[in-house]
Amino acid sequence: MKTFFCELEVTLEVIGGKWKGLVLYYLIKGPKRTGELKRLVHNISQKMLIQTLRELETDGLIRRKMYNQVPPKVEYSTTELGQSLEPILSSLCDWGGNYAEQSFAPGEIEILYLD
Amino acid sequence: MKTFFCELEVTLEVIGGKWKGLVLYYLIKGPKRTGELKRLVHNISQKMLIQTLRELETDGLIRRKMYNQVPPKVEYSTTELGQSLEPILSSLCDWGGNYAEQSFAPGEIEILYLD
DNA sequence: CAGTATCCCCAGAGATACTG
DNA sequence: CAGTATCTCTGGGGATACTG
Repeated sequence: MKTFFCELEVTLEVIGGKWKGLVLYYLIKGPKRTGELKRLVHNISQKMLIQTLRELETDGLIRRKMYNQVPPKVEYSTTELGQSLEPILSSLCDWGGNYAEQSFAPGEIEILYLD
Repeated sequence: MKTFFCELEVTLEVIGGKWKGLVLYYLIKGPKRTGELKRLVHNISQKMLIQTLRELETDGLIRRKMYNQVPPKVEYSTTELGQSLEPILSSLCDWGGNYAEQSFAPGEIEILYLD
């Protein structure tokens, strides 16, 4: 039996870590192919991308749709459960935007949007 | 100059990682002494607790108040900036609670509340 | 009690090459 | 294009001992 010491720990178990939040962030905006995600989630390696996707899929947050064709095509999308994180991730973004304005002088920080 | 590729990355830079969210979670409920935090944030080591507190302080999310007495007494509390994460952490908890109900059979998981 | 200083380890993550 | 398989390695993090 798995033991947690508050609900936040449960959440962090599912979307914590270095990449899960970011992958979800882009998938929540709409279905993406593997290559697109690789481009969007900057600096993620092939290995970590696939690994992250597998874990999110196992935990029921995303869905993997495979097209039987050559060359292969795979599309990832959020489940309802995954999509239910949209308001939270949205808030986290807003907070980060504010923080960037408040706590950095112009020129100390830049944000490059990829999508 | 630090470069980010979306606002979420900024947020994760500040409250990402293994412990920051949990430490904030408890501090948002009210000021705490070092020892209390050590007890509440289950399994955190002395080293990681102090390190986490220092980083949160540096980033302006918490405040450290030291009482000049023997034995030493130190109290940590949130700044306004830190407190502004309250609704988000709250949402993350709710989400985790729901997830625990939906995705685990009774007996597969337990949540022990420490405060 | 709060905090520092070390030593040490291993899982998470990077890099590269390969396959269907 | 999507994914697997290895190999490697770093630094996040754990354990312990010590100080004011």
